[in-house]
Amino acid sequence: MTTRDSPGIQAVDRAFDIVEALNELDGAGVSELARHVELPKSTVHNHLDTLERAEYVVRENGTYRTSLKFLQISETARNQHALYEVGRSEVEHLAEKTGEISALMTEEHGRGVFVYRSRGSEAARIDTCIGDRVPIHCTALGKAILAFLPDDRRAAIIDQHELPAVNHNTITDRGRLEEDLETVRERKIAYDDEERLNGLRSVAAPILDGTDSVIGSISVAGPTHRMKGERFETELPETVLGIANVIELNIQHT
Amino acid sequence: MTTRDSPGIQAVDRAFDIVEALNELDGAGVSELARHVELPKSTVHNHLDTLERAEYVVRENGTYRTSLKFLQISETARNQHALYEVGRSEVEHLAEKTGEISALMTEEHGRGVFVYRSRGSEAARIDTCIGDRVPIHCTALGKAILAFLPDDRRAAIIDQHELPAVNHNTITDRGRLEEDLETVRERKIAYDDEERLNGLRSVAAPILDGTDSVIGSISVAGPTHRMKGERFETELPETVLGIANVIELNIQHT
DNA sequence: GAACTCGTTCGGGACTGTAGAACGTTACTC
DNA sequence: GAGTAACGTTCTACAGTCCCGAACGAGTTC
Repeated sequence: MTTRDSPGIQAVDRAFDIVEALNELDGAGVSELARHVELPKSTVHNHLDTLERAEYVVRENGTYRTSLKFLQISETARNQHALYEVGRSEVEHLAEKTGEISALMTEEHGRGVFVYRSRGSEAARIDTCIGDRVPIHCTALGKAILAFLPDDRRAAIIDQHELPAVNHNTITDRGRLEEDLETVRERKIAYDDEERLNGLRSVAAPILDGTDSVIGSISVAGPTHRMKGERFETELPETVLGIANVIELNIQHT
Repeated sequence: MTTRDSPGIQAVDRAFDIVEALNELDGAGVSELARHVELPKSTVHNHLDTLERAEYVVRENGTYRTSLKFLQISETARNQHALYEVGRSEVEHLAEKTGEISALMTEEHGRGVFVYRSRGSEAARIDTCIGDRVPIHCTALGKAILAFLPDDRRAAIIDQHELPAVNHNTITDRGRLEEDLETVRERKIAYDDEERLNGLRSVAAPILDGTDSVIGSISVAGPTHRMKGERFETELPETVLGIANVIELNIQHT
């Protein structure tokens, strides 16, 4: 559910509200939807009709659900990202090599978006999904990006989203976050010590393009009991950094 | 680009036209977009503003592009499909086992949609992408679905889309197609003999749910010179059929 | 510095999306 | 099997809003 403060085109906002509701409800009928988005049945019906004609929604024996046309849109959108194009295979490589979960993140509207993910043989089962949008300050991936954004941009993002506590270890103090980001800039490595999920630690590195601006980040994540000591402090960071460099090089040659 | 014949909600149709154009153009500015969708700049601007606020569009130094929020939508939409949930790993399995390309298809609005795809070690490079929507009569995957749809449904689809020639081998005659589908029903196997792409042959099997209605299909595809003789006639069909059965069983136990 | 672009803002008028009531069906309940 | 409730859908009229053209400020290019 998107929170919209100032008004845009009403009909468009409503259409997307309906799409999102449809997704949340795992498909629904007109009346159920109407209750959920708090609009008259007829209005919802009208929207569903247009969405169905445009093939963004499918009607199956009386209930509506979002169609896979969104898959088409998102695939072409994602393929346009250099980060995904060259990073994808490296994420798989990293997951295989470490046996853990590896992921790719980029920033949109001040939040971290999981662009891709791959699971190694030992990978923890609980994790977020591709496409998920999370507060950017509570993951290694997010902090790797945040640290290398222009100062004004970073400030704007923190101003807008603030630093909500996602977990007991989440950094909620602006000063402490800046300190942390300073060391991220020095080492080109960011850590997440159970700042988003209990029992999950991760290591991430930023990915910079030819002009030294961040386009995303890459990480390895695993259960705390495996992510410690030498492995957590030096081994994994070196591996991640190496792969980040490979991606950076490949991006400049395309 | 979607062709819309009868009018729905104008603003919604236009919003999606803009999203699609944005995707086609790989990101664009207001003026360029306005020219492309043939609308006044101010109208396009108004839409982009709304879409940006709703986070479906991202503005980056003066140009707009579709955001990865579509990825979030499409991932949850896809995860709702039983076909994808249980079929995904089997497609990977099939691709690995045969060394070729394996794919999953479902039907929406009378067209075939590629839901997932995996490439084996020998896999042909040229292929369609996940999310692509193709005429349903010109692929093995599509014919496997078509053959097992209820008669009225199949007739409606063919009436609506007709049988355009996609390639020199495409079946364009209704009678011939029905004959073909009859043998598909008998064997539970559909073939594509370069009916969509030159040099590409494939074998597909339908996937039925507990009530014997088709929810999709699975295939193996490869270059004609490898897809022939015993392998094409019996070996691959048996493998595909076996895996289709595994998927069907798993679907009924969830 | 003129003459192009570009993105953006603004306001009034035409149109259209909205909402509520009403219809026909289906699915329950008693 | 009548009665009731919920469903999806259709219709109409009015209020509201989306749309467009014109105008503005900011960059570029010649």
